[in-house]
Amino acid sequence: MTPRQNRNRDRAERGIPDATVARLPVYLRALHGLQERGTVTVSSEELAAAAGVNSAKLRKDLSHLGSYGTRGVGYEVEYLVYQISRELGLTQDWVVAIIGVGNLGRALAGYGGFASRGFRVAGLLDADEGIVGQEISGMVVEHIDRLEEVIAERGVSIAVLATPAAAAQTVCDRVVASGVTSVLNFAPVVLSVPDEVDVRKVDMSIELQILAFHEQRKAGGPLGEDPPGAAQYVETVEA
Amino acid sequence: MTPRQNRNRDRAERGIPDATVARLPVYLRALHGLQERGTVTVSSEELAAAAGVNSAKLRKDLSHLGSYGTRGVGYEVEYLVYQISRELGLTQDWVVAIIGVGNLGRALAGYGGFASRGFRVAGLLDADEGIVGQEISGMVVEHIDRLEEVIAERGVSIAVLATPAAAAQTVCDRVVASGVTSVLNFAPVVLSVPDEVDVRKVDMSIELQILAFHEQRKAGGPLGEDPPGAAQYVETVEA
DNA sequence: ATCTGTGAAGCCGTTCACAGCG
DNA sequence: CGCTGTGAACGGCTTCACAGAT
Repeated sequence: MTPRQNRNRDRAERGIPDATVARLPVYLRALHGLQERGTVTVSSEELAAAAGVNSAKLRKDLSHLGSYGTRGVGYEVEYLVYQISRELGLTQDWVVAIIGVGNLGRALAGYGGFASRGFRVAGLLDADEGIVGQEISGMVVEHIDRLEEVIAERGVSIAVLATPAAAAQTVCDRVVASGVTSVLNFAPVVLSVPDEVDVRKVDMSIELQILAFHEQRKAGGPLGEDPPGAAQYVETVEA
Repeated sequence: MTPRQNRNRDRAERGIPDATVARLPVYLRALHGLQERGTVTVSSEELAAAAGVNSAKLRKDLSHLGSYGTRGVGYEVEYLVYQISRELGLTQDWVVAIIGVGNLGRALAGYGGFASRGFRVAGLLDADEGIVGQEISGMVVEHIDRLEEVIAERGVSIAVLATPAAAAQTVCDRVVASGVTSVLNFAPVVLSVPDEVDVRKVDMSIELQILAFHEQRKAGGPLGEDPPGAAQYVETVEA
């Protein structure tokens, strides 16, 4: 009996740690790279290096999915791709709508990595009459008024928000009211949603600020200088 | 003696937890929102709600910066904005170069939240002759050949990579060789860099896959069906 | 009385080191 | 012998609950 015949019988009973789930897509990408180069089998050490983690973490992560490796040998690339894809739900199609078709929305609509792995963009919507009707990446931009119809008719299950900050919460409320329970938010706001809705945020400005913090520590070191403007907070104490 | 006069004397001696640093920009944004509405003082409960965290976490986070609140009252918005900004290094300017001016690079170049908080885009570079010379958001796109010059002459300290995946590592090597130690990577690859270089990654495809995982759990529940394609892994065992 | 600042406890994730299997 | 899978130790982050300040 080969390990394959165990299939998902001996898989962990629900509950893969969030930290692990967040890394599975990275492993998957590394595996696809190996696959393209024709690699058939890979050790935890090699795959971990390709994914930028250490091998103990990789093995622990994979152990949450099941026993898909062979001791003394490693993991079969194709098989592991399949197992991770299945665990992530990528063996089925996910229908995505992009709301907000400015520069960012356009970039997202044209992003190849989208369609390639089970994510199908089924709608581009915007509030701007000048943008509605334009063809972007082979799709015609529709008016935001049709949001609820589009979600219902096309079975959208993931909404990507690329609207201005001011519009994001309103649009979010509407997609949630239409039954969407997964939102990817590019607008620089904290969205409030019911518990059952998952929101993930992509925020370049936050990432830059985190980099600035570390950069400051490297460059400034024990400089200790007050930055310009600090004086205000000494002098205006009783103002 | 007011708390202000303590200034940074009693601040934590180096070492703010990473998890805290990652949230400071969120607090900062929430505070700016309050500031615009004219709020002078805010409690940990209110600010936490605006930032989407619980109040104990907020207070613990802020306690790593110093004692900037007033017991029985709360935090003074303007003062806290200043302290967090200073901690993050936003009271100084950071010079940014955007490398790769496709759809995404364009979106980034036009992003307002960039310039507004101490990040100055000092260069747009691309390898495509058709793009070089174009004016984007008031800047002329330069050829990637000039990368090293641009970094050195303009004092670039943060590189934003918006290139195709295949080019990212090469470009990264070049910016690192030019002395850049902070990289914000939008390309879907794991970059390898020396230890002293900080890399942060923004990857929509990964975020979507994480959403898909959770969405699958909600919808599929204890469905247990094998997805299409699964049969292959039973039938081809000895193939 | 109110709300901050913080020890202490608990939880989660990472790393170690080796048992177990091929 | 080689490499996976995993219990156990460790370290960091979150949460609790209350002492302390105004």
